[in-house]
Amino acid sequence: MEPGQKDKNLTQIKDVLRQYLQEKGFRNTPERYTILEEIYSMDHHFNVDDLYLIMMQKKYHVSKATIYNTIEIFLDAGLIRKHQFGEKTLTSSSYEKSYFDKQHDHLVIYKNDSGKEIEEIIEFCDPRIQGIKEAIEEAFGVNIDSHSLYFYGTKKD
Amino acid sequence: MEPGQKDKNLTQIKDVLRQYLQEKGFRNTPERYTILEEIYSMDHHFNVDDLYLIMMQKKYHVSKATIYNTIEIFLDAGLIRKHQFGEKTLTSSSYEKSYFDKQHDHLVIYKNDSGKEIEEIIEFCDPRIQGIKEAIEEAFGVNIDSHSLYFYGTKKD
DNA sequence: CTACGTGCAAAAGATTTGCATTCGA
DNA sequence: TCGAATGCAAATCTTTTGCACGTAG
Repeated sequence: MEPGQKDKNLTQIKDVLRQYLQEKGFRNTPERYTILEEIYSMDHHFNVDDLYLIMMQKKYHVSKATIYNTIEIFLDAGLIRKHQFGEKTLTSSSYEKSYFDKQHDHLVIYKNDSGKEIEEIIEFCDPRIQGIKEAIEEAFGVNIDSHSLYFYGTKKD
Repeated sequence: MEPGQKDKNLTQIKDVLRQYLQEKGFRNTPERYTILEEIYSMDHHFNVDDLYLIMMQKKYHVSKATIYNTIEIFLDAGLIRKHQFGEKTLTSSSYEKSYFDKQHDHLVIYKNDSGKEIEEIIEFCDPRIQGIKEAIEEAFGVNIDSHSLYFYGTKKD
């Protein structure tokens, strides 16, 4: 990425939010922009508690209720995606920024075959999923807005 | 299905449980067989509360703690599968019997595009997912034990 | 007999809600 | 100004845990 690209992206993504809020008639609160900025400065998946703690550390005071609130808006705006990693154990929802990324799916690698401890999460993109999607739309007469695909496994050896 | 097939299946699935419990050194409690029987008599997805209520109605007294406990065993034994339908709203985990079924995936149809109310869940099976799975195993050096694929959309028109 | 499994109730963890206060338009 | 957003705490909901008791092996 070129120098200064991050700032440019940030400006752009804030404009996307601004436009969305305007369309919906929602308010431009500073919290919404601060949370957006924080999310787009992260390179990993996060959950609400992660985000809350990070913002506390940086002395941005935002309540969890507001974070949940804001996340719902961002989901609807398509600015983030939601995930439920952790197939067998109960885990909180994870999120990730989505605006500049192409849609991708996830390979969840467990530490062992108990399926309870996650070692790593790898992102991938396989175009064949599009073919399946179109077949399903055709077969059932639906419009598919999104999909989620997870593979669960362990390291070979 | 031929007459009497259901009873035959039930006998068979109980044997699978019996063998699993024996291998693991777990006990043959009546609760485990009763819950298994109940699950395998259902044709739909269910959550813990559904199952609890159904069993209460039938006067089989089983505590929720035991149901959660038992479900974990059944998951490990491969007798049931777990799902998290409801992409945007928080929902309890759903389960379904899995022993006689081939692995299948799900199309979640929403009532509208808010993504909060589920109208219907359709099962499907597309062999192309196997190709993707093998490509991922190859590419990342992993053994994939399972996958989950959901499409989310709305009825066309 | 002697753990293991169960039932019950309490606890834990994530998310939602109610309400008083703040603040953007 | 004034209704929408926020912060805080309490409530809710699902799942887990602790402990006393029952029972399979």
